[in-house]
Amino acid sequence: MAKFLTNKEENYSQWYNDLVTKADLAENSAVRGCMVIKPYGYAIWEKIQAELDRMFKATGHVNAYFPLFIPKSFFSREAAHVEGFAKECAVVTHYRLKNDEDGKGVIVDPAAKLEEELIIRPTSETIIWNSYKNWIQSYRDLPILINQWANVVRWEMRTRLFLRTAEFLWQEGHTAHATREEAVQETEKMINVYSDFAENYMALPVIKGCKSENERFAGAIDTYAIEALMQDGKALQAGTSHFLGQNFARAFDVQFTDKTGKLDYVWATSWGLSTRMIGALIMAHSDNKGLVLPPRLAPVQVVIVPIFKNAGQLESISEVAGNIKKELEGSGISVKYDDRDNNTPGWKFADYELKGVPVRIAIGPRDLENGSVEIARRDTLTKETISVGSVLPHVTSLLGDIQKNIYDKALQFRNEHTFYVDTWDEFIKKLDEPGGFIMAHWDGTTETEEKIKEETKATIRVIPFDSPMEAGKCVYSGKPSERRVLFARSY
RNA sequence: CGGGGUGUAGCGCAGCCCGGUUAGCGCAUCUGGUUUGGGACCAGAGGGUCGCAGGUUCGAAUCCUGCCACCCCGACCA
Repeated sequence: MAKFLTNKEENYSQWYNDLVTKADLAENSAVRGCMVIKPYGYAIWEKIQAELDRMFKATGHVNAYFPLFIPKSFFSREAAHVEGFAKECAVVTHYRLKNDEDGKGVIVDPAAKLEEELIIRPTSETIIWNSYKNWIQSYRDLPILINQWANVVRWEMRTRLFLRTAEFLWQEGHTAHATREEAVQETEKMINVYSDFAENYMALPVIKGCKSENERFAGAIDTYAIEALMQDGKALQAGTSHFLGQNFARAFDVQFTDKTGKLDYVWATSWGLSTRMIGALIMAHSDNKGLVLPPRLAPVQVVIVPIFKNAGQLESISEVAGNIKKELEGSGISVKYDDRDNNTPGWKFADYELKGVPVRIAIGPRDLENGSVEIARRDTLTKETISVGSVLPHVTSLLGDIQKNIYDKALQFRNEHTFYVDTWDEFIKKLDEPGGFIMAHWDGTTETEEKIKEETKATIRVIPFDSPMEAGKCVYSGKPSERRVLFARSY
């Protein structure tokens, strides 16, 4: 397993620090568990945003923005929803401060108490459906296919950078439909968009499936999720798509007149994907030298490092490098030319490996003479020398190779860590060593699910869509089961 | 909120058990020079209320008491 995952190795803090830190301002508990996303980490998020946004628009969605504050009364309209989130909400009770009378700083002005508290959104279903009420009268107003890029706050007891922070960035889609079928279709469509994104952009193989009742989103009829396996054998929920039925329409009284003139409640879906994905990239692909970014999400795809002894040499190299940069950029490849003279080439090599830049080109005096460049790939750490003229076709195909290779590696890892078990003994053994995904029969009861969780900390991640029907016996209770489900310890 | 651990320079740490020079090391920073094909080297410099408050003592980073913060493990969860 990569060193960084142990969290204690000397390099860990150094390179992780390039991406993110715990909030520097965390002098007190108010911002405990929040993160500052540093420029390089944010650049990765911007790539994720750009690709997802493109995919959302291609499937007919538009962006909008709703308020951060949700009146408490909105929040409590849907019973299951409030129960699911109540324990982790930040609540605004006042709107003003004043100078403390003893002259030491400021205090909350008791006169500025809000009549109704405001909840800082942990998710936006309630405030959005409160708006939809006014937007929808007829079937002609449907469907509404809206996405929002936003921050949300969930007051977690324990946080972990990127994977679980008190405040995180995400996108949340909220759609409204005239029929159940259409809403179900939307739910499926979006989980497919997510798995497409995970596999083709993040190079992260995922299992698509349905959550058990126990793990379902608070207020949903059905929750679909994609689950990925991290290098430490734990599962990570990478995206969710919920079929909300008419629950929120009922809670907010959103009815429409259908073609036959009959009144009915609107059907809803919601779906989300967060900055946790950056954590997924780190946990799934990194090695001992640092981050390994899939080319399609790398802020810098190619870095050019000159090797020079004096200004004259640098000038000649810069000319060659400049041409290569222009040529690659002309083909839509992002290139950084690092001609700083305050670090040695060796230092730069190590630094860009730490940052996960997929391709590195080194040009030195030797290359000038031979009309060549040295080209290195991050995923395999191998190097070769090619002619200047062949850089563009070479790099183009190399980026494709790397993207595929990172995915294949992750897939192979997952295959080697997926176990079909039929006995409780085996279940426990495989879960502990080596850990990973366990495909096992389950009797379908919440009771069994919870007992398994209690005894092993493993939960049902999903009931995979492609898990075939096959008669079997529950691995825990021995009662009959009709298909295998995916168990794992998770983040 | 329970169990464990840690607070010493921007970062990482040693020193504490057994109190006693001017609190030290690595990285980073700054200056000058030599370097540059895998994290360069030499010389010099700057940077500290030793988490906070009290106590013991001639003397406290070190011992005692209280408090605070952070980390790890649980309960909670995307």
